Amino acid sequence: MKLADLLAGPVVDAATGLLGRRLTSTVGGATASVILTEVEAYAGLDDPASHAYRGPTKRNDSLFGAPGMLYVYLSYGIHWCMNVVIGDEETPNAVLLRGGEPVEGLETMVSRRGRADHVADGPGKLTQALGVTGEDDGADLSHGPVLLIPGESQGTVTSTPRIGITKAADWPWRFVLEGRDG
DNA sequence: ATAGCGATGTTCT
DNA sequence: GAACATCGCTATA
Repeated sequence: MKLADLLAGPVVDAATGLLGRRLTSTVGGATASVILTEVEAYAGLDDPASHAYRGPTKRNDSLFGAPGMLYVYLSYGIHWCMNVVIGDEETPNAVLLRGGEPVEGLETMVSRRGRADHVADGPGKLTQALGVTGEDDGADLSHGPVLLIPGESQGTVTSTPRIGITKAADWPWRFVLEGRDG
């Protein structure tokens, strides 16, 4: 399925379809890429765990934007986390990017992370490795500096409950590429 | 390998 | 004032 159609469609389809795709960052002039290996779906107004569940706020403004935008927020006051906005302005759905496998610019990512292991295997780690911050909130993933590369997804997808949430925690909306969840 | 826990500050009630 | 879509350190195995 084409990337644009995927981003405009149902959020679970988008989440599974994003797995195995390449995400490239040119933030700060250095190029760094990962293959997405772990994501979670958040179904906006229908999902108690979604940041958009209670309607628009200052923070979640990007969720009410066009598909393919970035929604970046600060988690626990410390870590940036990035989502791909799914669906049109009336459906504030999103796919949280929770992890990736480095495939380009490993040195850049290791430098940003300050360590050579666990470079991008977590939502906060992924944004740090790619240099993504609140500055990128609302950016368009089809025009960079953070790019979602068109192409077909790949690999076998496994679903598990979502992690680190208290509301609707049992929904099996965390998706990982088989054998590459950590 | 897994488990417990403190740090940290923004957002929302 | 409470909650929070996390991380890295430490201890134990």
